[in-house]
Amino acid sequence: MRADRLVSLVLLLRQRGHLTAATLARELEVSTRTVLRDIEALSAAGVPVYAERGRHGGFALLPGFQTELTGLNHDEAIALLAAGSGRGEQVFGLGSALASAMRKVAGALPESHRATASDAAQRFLIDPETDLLSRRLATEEVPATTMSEVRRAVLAGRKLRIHYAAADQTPQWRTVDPIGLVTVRDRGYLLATRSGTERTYRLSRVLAAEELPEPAQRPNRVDLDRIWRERCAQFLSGGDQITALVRVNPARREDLVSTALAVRAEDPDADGWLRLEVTFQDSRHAEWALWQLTTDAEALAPQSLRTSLRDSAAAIAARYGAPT
DNA sequence: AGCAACAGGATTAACACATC
DNA sequence: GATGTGTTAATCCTGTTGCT
Repeated sequence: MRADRLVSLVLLLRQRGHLTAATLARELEVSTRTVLRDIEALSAAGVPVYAERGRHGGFALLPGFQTELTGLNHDEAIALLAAGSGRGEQVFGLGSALASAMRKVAGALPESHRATASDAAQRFLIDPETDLLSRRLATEEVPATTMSEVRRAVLAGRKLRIHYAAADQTPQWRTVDPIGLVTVRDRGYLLATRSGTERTYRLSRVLAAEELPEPAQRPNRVDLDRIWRERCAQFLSGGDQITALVRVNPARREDLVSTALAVRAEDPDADGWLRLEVTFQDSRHAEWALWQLTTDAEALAPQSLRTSLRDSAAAIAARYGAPT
């Protein structure tokens, strides 16, 4: 534990140049006295750390002192920074370990690349809380060459030409201004603008991609998590989509979820069934999905959906009820 | 310009507590 | 008991500010 902290202390000083004992204590989550002891230990170990007393004082490393984190290339550093830039700090109680690791990764990069890598990392969002599609899908493969082209354009801030196959449409070439990349479980999305309009593209539907030399029109700083949440909310409330409150037999839950567009809430119901808030493409889609589940599901709301299902059932009963 | 008061920060010491 | 850490207090150093 202490050895880790000593390394973190050196890297903090290396990155930030000059820090007071109080600041170091806050960063390392120890008392200032412990920081002073650590400084003393580093000094005894030969690390050229020195103190400047008085106002504007603090601790610093002698210029030219270097630490090495070998075997880490630029792409690896970006990948690690991206992994640590999202909600990673909340995962498994490893917040301080992750923060320490991120300092080491950032510290390992050459001074000239550090800002670029940190800026690049904010263009990636890994496993946000919100998902566009809650249903489970098979892993979506994206050809390495396509992915590489998309990633390069996102990182370099250049326009991107993609051959995109939207659902039920003939694939078309489009030129977009990439903002960032988001992965959700097995799926990847490209957040971009096209002619100033916000767009979200499924990476698995990008058949080919080509980075263009022109710079993309995009803000210098982005909050990818916020943008993603906004687009999810927009998606879930848009078009002719309808959200139904459904009771379902747990044995058929996957069948329901696999046909739905999204599932927003899920709670156990009184008799062992599940109560789900499910979004469908439109009312016909909802009716079809619930029809497949026969008596293993019941739409509680909206009333129009219940009425449609009842009318369909009555029509079927009338058709087959009468003797031939 | 010179001086004193003040503020901010480092330094040192003593002691207590927790863990191994 | 050794080690690591936290708390408290006194002291020293240095830069800033205001006054003469």
